[in-house]
Amino acid sequence: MNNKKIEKKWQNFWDKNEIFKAPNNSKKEKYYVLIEFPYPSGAGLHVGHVRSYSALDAVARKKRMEGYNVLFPIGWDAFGLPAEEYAIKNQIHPKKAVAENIKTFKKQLKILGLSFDWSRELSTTDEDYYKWTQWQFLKFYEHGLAYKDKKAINWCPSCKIGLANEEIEAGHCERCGGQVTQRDKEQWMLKMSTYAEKLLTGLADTNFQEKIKTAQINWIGKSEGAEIDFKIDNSEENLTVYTTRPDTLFGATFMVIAPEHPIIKKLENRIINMDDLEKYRQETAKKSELERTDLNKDKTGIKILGFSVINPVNNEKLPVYISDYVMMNYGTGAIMAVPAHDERDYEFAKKFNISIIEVIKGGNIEETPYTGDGEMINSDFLNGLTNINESKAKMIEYLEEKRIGRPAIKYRLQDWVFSRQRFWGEPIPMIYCKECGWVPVPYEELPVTLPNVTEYEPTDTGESPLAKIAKWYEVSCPKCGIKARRETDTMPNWAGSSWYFLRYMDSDNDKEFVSQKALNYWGKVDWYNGGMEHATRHLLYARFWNRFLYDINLVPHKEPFDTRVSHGMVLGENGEKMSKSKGNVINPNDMVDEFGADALRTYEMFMSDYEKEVNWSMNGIKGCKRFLDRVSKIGNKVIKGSNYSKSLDSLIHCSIKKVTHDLDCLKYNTAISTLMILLNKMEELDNITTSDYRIFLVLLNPIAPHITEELNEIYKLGKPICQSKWPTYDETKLIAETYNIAVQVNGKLRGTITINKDTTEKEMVKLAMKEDNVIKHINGQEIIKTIVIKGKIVNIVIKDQK
RNA sequence: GCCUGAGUGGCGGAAUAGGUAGACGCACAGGACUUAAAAUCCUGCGAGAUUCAAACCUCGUGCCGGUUCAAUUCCGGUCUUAGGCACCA
Repeated sequence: MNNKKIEKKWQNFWDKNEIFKAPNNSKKEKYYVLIEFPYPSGAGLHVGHVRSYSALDAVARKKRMEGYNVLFPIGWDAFGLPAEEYAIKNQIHPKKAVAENIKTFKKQLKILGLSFDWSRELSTTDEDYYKWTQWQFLKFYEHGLAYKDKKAINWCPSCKIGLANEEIEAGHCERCGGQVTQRDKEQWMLKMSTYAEKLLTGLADTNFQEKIKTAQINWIGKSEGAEIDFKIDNSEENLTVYTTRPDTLFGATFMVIAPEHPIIKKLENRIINMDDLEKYRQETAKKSELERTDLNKDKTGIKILGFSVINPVNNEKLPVYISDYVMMNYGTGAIMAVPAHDERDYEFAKKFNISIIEVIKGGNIEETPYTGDGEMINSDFLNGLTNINESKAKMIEYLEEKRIGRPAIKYRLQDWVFSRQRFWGEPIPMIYCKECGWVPVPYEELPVTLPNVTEYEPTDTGESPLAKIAKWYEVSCPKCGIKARRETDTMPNWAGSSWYFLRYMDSDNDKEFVSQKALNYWGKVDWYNGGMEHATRHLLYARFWNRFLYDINLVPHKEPFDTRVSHGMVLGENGEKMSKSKGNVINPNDMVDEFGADALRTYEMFMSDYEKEVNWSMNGIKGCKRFLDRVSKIGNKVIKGSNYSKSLDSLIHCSIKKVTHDLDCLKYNTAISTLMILLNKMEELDNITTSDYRIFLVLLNPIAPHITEELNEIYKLGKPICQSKWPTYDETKLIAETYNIAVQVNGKLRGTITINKDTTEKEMVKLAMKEDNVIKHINGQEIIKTIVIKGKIVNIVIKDQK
């Protein structure tokens, strides 16, 4: 039988016997394995998908054999811009395009023999799915965490869409790579910033990889310092600054506020150069994020003529400037500038000829700012202190006592911009009424579905295409009944993926988003795999979403995911990212056709360290095919036998231990090499027993499930492997009867000796001394000591060293 | 600039409670089978010195130094590289 037939046969067997179905009412212990559900693009499945899916499939299969009730679900993250763009280009409804793509993807996944529980399949674009996404949005609204606000947001002019901070990479749109600009827009926002501390401390409850944790910690960006109030001269108004170095307050010689700071409007009639300030503000707004944050550009700014502020510790009058190096969206949008000890302030002070006061000894402030530690000077009650923590604490104590300042903690993490001006997303279930303001769509009226239209083009006005469909947006107010208007923005594509792992637990439920019973049984995701690019996007959003649900008692765990691993990318053979234009795309279908699904899976597990980026190699997959062919070939050496062959016994026990361990910590490459070693040994023998062969096939099964089942059946080795138990090993058999150890003289290898299981240390040394080469190197010199490491080496130390 | 990782043959990569560096696979070379090729099988394969050949010897895990009987593994320094953050106050 050829590969294709064998694969099809076993895929049907698994299906028919519902081997991978995970019942919700099982008495078994649960295990939840999750892959990031794919976006069903028109390009079809990528060999990169195959890598991570095969890996977690192996975990799922092994866990099942170990007796767990394993949930390994699959679905589709099908909202989003590419589907919409495809629809515009080809003039078909995104719904239709998505359905077609899903069909293709599904077919591709099926031929790989992945052990998904297809009965739980879902798509974020299904009405009975996004009904609950909308339902949860209303929960956010109900608890005051969703609000609409007009503010400057990131805007991608080429995608014609507002972006969340997480969707920007160094000033460029994450999707299209175009430069992001600022635009004042009314947007729905989710108050993620209030969850900064919870998201930070929650990381301790997870087993994420260090690099993922670090990425999130950096993104949340916690800093500790103080807020200090500066009085505005001849006014009751204050300007509050945030600083991490309150102890340098005596060195403050000016203040800088963001060009957008509201105090400017407030004191408009006192300001003489309002026109100049307004002009500067407009120029700043026009700048792209990239230009504004360019570190190399010269400092610019304008002095405000009309008011100044008073340094609360010494009553000095300080000038106030506006400059784009101060951001409105961080801290208080105002800083106290201490040019002697801050590079940016120093540069600004030099340019605008502002005085510089040294308050920390140690540098030469005539030449450069000094940012190191040192003794406090020119600072009244802080003088003489050398410990930063001490001087900070003393200053904060002083500020609090005088009620002009307080300790403060700031986070870089901002609220989540949640509106998108596009057609293909979940409609935000809100209605605007002139009398009642924003009114949520009543729960019983969900879902708010997308209309059937023919135009999905985005508009330049920054409105969603839905804003053109009066029939859809004209509704009556649920509260007072007068004519009102539906929100025409839709949710970002991150919405549906923020909770899909919960829906999998109970995907057919039409009464609740997921039942408490299912939540309590399945609990956290035990093992979650996805791309590194989601470390500060999807993974952060999903944690935030889940934590909110936890806080309102809808889910039982603070953190949704336990272990998170990320796979490395699979590049083309030339080391470049696979792309049609470069002609280096490897299509998984072609690989299955040519080598079979098992060989493809084996190669992708064997190709490299799982987390590392790796180049595709056609020779590599050939090698794995060769390996599987050899596995089939040794079948004709099988003789009946209920024990392992004597010469394989110890190696088999070692292999069980090693493969079990390696599959538990994603070391697939070494698991496979262990099996290759075992196979090489089996090939040397004239006969192998049915037990030898069976154990080999069982160990290989999670990686190459079809061929192993087939061989198991052909040689009548036992019941189907998928219905069998994972093997255990005997600790006492790990050491072979006889084995080799190394002999060293002064730590250098000089020979090996063969010993057996119960050779004593004394005998080992004796044997070692008999070796010709060892005798030669001892050369009659005095032996100081001998070191014996059990099972590894004998080292003879002689005096000879210089 | 700050925070994480990672540097081992021609290539992908093994081996870290310190203990035979290069497992396993690929590529390559030689041989067997074949009219021939493919496939398959066997042998070799870090660098260098020596030798008819081998044993044996020296060097070798980014670089410099340290601890140790013994260091890819531990410590100090340094370089390169990938990723995250960044006029963040």
